Amino acid sequence: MSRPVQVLQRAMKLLTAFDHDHPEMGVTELAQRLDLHKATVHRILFTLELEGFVQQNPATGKYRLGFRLFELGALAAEQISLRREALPFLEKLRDECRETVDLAVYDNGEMVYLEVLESPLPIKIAARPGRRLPVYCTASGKAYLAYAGEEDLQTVLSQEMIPCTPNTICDPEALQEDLRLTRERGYSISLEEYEIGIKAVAAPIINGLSRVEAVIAIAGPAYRLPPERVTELGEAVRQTARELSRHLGGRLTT
Amino acid sequence: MSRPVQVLQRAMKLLTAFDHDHPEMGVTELAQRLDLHKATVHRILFTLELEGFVQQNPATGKYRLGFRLFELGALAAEQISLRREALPFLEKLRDECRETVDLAVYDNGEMVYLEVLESPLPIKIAARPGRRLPVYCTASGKAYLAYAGEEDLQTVLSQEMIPCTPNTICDPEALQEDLRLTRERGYSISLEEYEIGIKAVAAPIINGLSRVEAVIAIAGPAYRLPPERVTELGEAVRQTARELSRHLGGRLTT
DNA sequence: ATAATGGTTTCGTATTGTGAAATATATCTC
DNA sequence: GAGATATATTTCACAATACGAAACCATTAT
Repeated sequence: MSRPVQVLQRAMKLLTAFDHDHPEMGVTELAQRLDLHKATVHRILFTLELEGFVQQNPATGKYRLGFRLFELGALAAEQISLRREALPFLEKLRDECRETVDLAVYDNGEMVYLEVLESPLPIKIAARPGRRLPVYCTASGKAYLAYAGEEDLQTVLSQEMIPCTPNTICDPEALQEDLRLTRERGYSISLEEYEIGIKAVAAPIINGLSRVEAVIAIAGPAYRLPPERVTELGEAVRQTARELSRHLGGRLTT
Repeated sequence: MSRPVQVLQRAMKLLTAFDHDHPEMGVTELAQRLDLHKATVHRILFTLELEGFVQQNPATGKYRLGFRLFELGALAAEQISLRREALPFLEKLRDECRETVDLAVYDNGEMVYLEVLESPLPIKIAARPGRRLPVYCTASGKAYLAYAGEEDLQTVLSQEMIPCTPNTICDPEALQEDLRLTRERGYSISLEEYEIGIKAVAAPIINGLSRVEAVIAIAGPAYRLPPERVTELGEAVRQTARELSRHLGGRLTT
């Protein structure tokens, strides 16, 4: 097997070092995070900037992701056929329940939002495509785990589950029981486990090979979601996920 | 000045070779487009794939943009503060006029959609963030040119304007006159110049340094936009662009 | 005024990326 | 089914590049 291009890997790791907690970083900070020499980091940034992949804030000297990545990301998003096919289902669900609806996939131990349709109400759960969230304490993550392969499940259970709120389920056995209940009712529930004030329900999209392709979730402010409303939304998201699964069942998507 | 990293530039040009007309390409095709050796292209693709920047379709052997670019693009989009600040204005305008509304910027001789809010009506103009469109025959482009610097204007006028429809204005003097009328009424008009069946109006967002930061456009199917409706929408987009310009005027955005 | 910190540049050289050539795989034609 | 064609993948000698140590520059803090 051929050897990967070292400086290319370094550059990609550099780009991936930016996240929404660190949208801007300087040469020295990036060098420290990536364990690279400042001269190397500077040379990579200089080249990325020439092609518009990063841009330097002249006032601070720090760098951020550039316009070319916005464009490539938009093109990459267009090609996620699951997103495209799911959109009408998400729109219908959002219009019916008037809460924030999202589509997420599992990736490297976390859930990543592929699409978010926010509630039309003034008070709503804000989320963004591309954002990552933990698996063990979110409705999306639990809907995934309940139907995931044993390997993904053991990966999560073998790692320390850090409490996000006092309601976070951190005991592996309690989580397994929660996942059993999820399978029983066909949708997961997160009651202020990931963030105080937010409740959510989610259901899996199963593809033609009986694998969890993605999950659909509904999230809302806790005060607007008494138990009977949670049940209603759970049934709605289960129904939508089932319809989308059926819609996708005839063909596999990437 | 330091010398850019050659293989990094090559990799970025490779990624930028993908567009919505060419979402998937193989090693040989990319080598031809980029004038690089197949072994070089293969090595770059192999490395990009390791980090998730591209993925190979096992069925066809061709490559497409990968999930990491989707994520980076989403993060890059989040940081375009103009997009964020403009969104409420775009939403209000779209809800009022019930046609597709978009925000675009000028980049390298073309307009690029930053944000698109599609009409809620069943028949609507579909557009996508990240897409590019010509300057001389779109409402967005003409709104930009009317207020752009002389350099951008001469760049466009000195290049051949290829007709997109029988209505495309290709004569430099006729275009200049059209731009004069645009400045006079405060918004541009494109009557099926870019695509048969589509009419659009657009107005510039002027920042605190009196430069055109972006443009807002409204686009709709021609049959739904008789002349008096075009005038209404023109006034509406002009008003929204002015409000946004004022909103942004106190601070420069990147 | 000096020190500390972060960004930028230089340049000798070790390491890497290159591409010519070969091999492997898949598809097409007869 | 054999041979031809096209594309993808791999190998390896070596030329060219990327590297990082050191120095320099600019800004901020003391």
